[in-house]
Amino acid sequence: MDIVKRGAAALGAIGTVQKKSAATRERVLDAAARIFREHGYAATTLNDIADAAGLKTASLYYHFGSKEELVEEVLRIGTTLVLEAVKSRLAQLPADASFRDRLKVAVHAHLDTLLSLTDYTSADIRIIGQVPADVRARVWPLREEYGEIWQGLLQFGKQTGAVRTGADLGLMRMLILGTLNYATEWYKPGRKPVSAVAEEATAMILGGIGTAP
Amino acid sequence: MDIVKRGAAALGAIGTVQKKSAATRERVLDAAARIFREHGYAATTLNDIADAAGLKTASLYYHFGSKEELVEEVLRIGTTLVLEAVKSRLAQLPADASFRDRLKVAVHAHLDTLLSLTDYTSADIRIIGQVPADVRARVWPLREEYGEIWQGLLQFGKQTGAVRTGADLGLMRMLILGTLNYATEWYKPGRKPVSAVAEEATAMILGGIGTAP
DNA sequence: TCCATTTTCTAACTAACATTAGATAGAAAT
DNA sequence: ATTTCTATCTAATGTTAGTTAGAAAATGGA
Repeated sequence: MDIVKRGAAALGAIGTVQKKSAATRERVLDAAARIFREHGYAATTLNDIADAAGLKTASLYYHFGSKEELVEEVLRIGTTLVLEAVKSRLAQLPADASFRDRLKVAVHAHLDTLLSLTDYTSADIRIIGQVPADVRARVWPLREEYGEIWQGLLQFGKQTGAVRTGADLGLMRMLILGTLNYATEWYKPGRKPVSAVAEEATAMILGGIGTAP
Repeated sequence: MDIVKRGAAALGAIGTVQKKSAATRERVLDAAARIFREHGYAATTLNDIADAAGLKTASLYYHFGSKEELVEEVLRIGTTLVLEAVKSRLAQLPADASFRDRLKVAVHAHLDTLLSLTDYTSADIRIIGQVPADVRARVWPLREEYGEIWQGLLQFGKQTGAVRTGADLGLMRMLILGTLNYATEWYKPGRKPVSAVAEEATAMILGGIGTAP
């Protein structure tokens, strides 16, 4: 399985032997994630997706009830992938890991997922603002769950004195996630490795860009 | 003129007496900026815009040659407004102003423009990734011009020793602008003033969220 | 007030798009 | 080999969206 296109299969692989419909469904989701990510929801036609998946448009309806159902699934996979990545990387740290180490790991996991491992998460972040409102409402709880991981991390930082006082943690969280998420708009593979971006982002988040005043 | 909807008029006001077509054109652009910002380019129909501007759809063609021409104008106005705001606020500083003060002013001007003064700039930032490629290519030079202001600011910071060494200024710039720009996705007026967001963003950019290690 | 110009409207067009229904082909089970 | 089920296709539908052309209404100047 192609690591760059981790997505549907990573979440729901039945085993080595896969039903034909599951394989096709995965192909469709992969194509959808990529094209939604590039062109947005509204400008992506079902024919674009079908072509990329090697089907005719109407065949998509065997696997998904509607365009909305398809995009909702892409969004769920996208959020789930980054949530699992960050959570699992954090869980691998020793129990006495510092806030700085935890933040570093979370930033790396987030950006790895977003910028190199999968189209789903970047599709999620790029199009969530423009999918139909009912779709967005349905996937919102999952996104909030992901936000809670970061909120918990910042809370830990505050309790251990590693995060400066006086700041609104909610606002801080939004700024941090914004810093990371906007990378989907400008990052181009090839010029710099994701790890370099993650390093610089971590440094900026933790210590800013300035020298001591 | 409504300050919240600064846009076309702010850039091209002829004087107190305005031709009818200029007034209508402005109404159309204002409506377009708002709706493109909310719904994206592809999901916004010309009928949505016409309704909001108080015209019938086909009348838009008297003022703009196409949907593409209309969105291109919105993008230009959006970028121009934030560019002028940041540049003019920086120009008002004393010649010996510190890097910290300059950065603070630039962040405030950027976020003021983006989050409260006009729909155009936030429309620009939210939809630039999804407009037709030829439109994006045509407005790209103007966006680069805006980026150069920030690059110059960071260069100044580096030269004066106010920006830590060893970092790639281009990457730093993208992360900073990303932090600011993503606020269009999450900021909701009413909960917190823009100035509070700008203060926190400035603090994070300059000194990070951490306490001294 | 009249007339030329400007601005908007109506009517129509074409292509595109999401979706449906039934037919067909492929795959699996017996 | 046959039957049943699964998966995809073809053909069609209805709606919508961007656009065009000409008619009608509004505006402004003399």
